[in-house]
Amino acid sequence: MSRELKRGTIELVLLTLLADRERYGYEIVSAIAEWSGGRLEVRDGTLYPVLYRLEEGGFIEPRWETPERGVPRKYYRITEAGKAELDRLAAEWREFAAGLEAILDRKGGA
Amino acid sequence: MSRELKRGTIELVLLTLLADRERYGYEIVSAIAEWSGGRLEVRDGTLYPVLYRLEEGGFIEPRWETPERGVPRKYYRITEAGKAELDRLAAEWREFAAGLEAILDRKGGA
DNA sequence: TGTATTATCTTGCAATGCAAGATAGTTTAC
DNA sequence: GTAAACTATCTTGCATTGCAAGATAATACA
Repeated sequence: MSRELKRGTIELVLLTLLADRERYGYEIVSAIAEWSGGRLEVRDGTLYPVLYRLEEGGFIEPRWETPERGVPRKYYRITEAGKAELDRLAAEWREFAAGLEAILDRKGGA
Repeated sequence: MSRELKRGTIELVLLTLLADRERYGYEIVSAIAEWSGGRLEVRDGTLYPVLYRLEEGGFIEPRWETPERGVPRKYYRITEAGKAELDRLAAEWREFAAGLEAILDRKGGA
């Protein structure tokens, strides 16, 4: 899948997944592939910087969990501001997708 | 509309418009707004570099027309390779949009 | 001991939309 | 006739961001 198409949509994807429930980064990578039916993939080198951006914006909050066995995990949960941002980004995406679909469907029809 | 969302879609938009009929750059700016129902806008500073990219790729071909009155216009028409590229980009977009919609629609449903 | 797996993090590159400005001919208003 | 507005193309440089590649570290398994 083209790298450029993903631009500006990863924050929307992350907020959607975190609105469902608390998750940690490594888990999100596989959740994106699963939720999208294998159509979308995001690498961890992409993911972590986006998580930091969302945290700086106050849209998500981290929480470390160190199990007795295993590598420590950093769980993120969405904030109220994050839910509002999610709504905003989802609406923006739908508006954009509708505009592009309108162009694709027209195909010289009028 | 977010700048980042447009990334990687402008070539698709241009090829779609040029598959309809021959057009010149300045005309395309308003055609995009019209075809998208006012949802999408592309500036001329964006447009021309994309046209050059498509020309270099052999997807469109230019033709100058100098009317007796008025500023010369550079018309572009799509090539056979351009039509194939259009099909490819449209399919890629639909796959991507379907993946994202699947995520948005799931919303923790399963 | 060595390899694989889980998990987080950083550096630097590549791609590209766009603001801003340049150029130039045409049309309209005063 | 001349100033302003419009049509039309083109260029420079910046900001954003996905990602490859690599680093680090703990655990599991052969």
